[in-house]
Amino acid sequence: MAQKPSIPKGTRDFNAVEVAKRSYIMDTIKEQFELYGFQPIETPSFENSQTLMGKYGDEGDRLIFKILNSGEYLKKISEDDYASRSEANFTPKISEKALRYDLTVPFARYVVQHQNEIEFPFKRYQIQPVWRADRPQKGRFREFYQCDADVVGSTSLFQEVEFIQLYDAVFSALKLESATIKINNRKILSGIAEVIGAQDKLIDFTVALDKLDKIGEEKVKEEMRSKGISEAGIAQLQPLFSLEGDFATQVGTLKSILNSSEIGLKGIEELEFIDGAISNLGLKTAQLQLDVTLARGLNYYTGAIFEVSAPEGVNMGSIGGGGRYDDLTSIFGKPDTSGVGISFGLDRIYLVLEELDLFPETITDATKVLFINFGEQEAMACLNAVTALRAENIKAELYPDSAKMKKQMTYANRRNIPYVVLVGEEELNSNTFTLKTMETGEQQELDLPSLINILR
RNA sequence: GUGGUUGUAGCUCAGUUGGUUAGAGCGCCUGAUUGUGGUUCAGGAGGUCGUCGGUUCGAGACCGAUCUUCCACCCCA
Repeated sequence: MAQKPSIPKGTRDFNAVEVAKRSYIMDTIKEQFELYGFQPIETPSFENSQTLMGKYGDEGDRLIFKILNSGEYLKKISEDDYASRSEANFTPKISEKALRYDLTVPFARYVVQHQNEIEFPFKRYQIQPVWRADRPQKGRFREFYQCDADVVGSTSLFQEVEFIQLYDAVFSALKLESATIKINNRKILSGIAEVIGAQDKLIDFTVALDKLDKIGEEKVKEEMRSKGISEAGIAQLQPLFSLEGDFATQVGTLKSILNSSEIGLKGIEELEFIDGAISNLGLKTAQLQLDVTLARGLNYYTGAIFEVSAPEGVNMGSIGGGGRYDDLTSIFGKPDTSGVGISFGLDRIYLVLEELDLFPETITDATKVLFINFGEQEAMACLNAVTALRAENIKAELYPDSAKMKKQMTYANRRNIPYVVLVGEEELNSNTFTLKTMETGEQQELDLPSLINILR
């Protein structure tokens, strides 16, 4: 065999069944998005590097796929630039475009660029692939789909409330019950950092805290020490490590820690509002859970932070995330525009539904009847019938070649086509159709109206 | 980017301390059956053992590099 062709690592081909299952998830999400009043937009696969670089932290920059310039780009590089061997310096000179890394930053760019055509508050959804130059592992790909819904131009906390309802609505529609929507607030994290005298180390602090349930209390403290957070500060965090109970109990503990922090108390107030509203409205199947250690997400979140974890027992990272960002559009020159949004990880939801066997059985809607081809004249008569069936919205096809009957029958069998129609010399003369039901093997001779009637 | 792991027929996998012509099941093709698939029977095709290099009289097996798979870390959906 010649050298086998292949696709880049972290990418996948999808067959017809996989496409059908993916469409099912996508259509479900889309339906709920629209039910909540979001309008679709799309943005290019690649953006100017400048738009993306520096928006996701150093780690993010590393994971952005850069596109090599066209033409004789090397001729424009100076000897000094070659000699410097510095990627930070060299890369921008040979690459001016990059594949999008998420949908939020391109959306911010879109909002700023089209601000005069947009009605605010602007509610948009976007379902498109994104690319990350990451090392693949379970549920982690280099090309994957995000399904985002965001609102910009409103600071109302009712948006947060509605997004929680939207998460609940989507997962309920997908029969993915008992999804846990974890919520936290960046202001609380800022408040805690302030209280322990580590305002300037907010990111290090939150990243360490985020690992609590994964690496445990001691290792978290260790990491905080190594990042230069004081022993006294860490001691003040002690109540956090044993935070338990329902929403109100946890909030009570937090209040006692944060009583000197204005911003922290503001965060608590926001949380209480959201929780109060959700309690009032109720959720169908999802659970809302306060998780103070939740710090995931990008540096641009300023208020609420959301993350949805897969149901217990399924080893999968988060299947959705989101939050409030007060300042995202200011990096593109439009200050004071608050936004909040959520994202669904299509590819991970797929894996979870697969693992829990939650896809509906009738997900593929394939051909219902295949006409066997006996020759030119017979095929012509078949095509007439096929056309009539299609006009009745019955999925029908004619085998294109007058191959051996065994071959044509095998073909129908393999494709799980439930009915086969035979039109040979005999049927041609009597203007009838022999309909065979594949499962039972039964056959009956019919005229066209009866055929349509049975197959409809 | 760091550490580990995987690769043998279309698929799932055997293959002994390195030793003739690399096997099985399933699938595929042909026929039994010229107007009947899914069952049965008979026969058949298909592999540069991921790739490149090395050690050896001899490599699917040992060593190195590289690609790929999966996993952990970093980070993240």
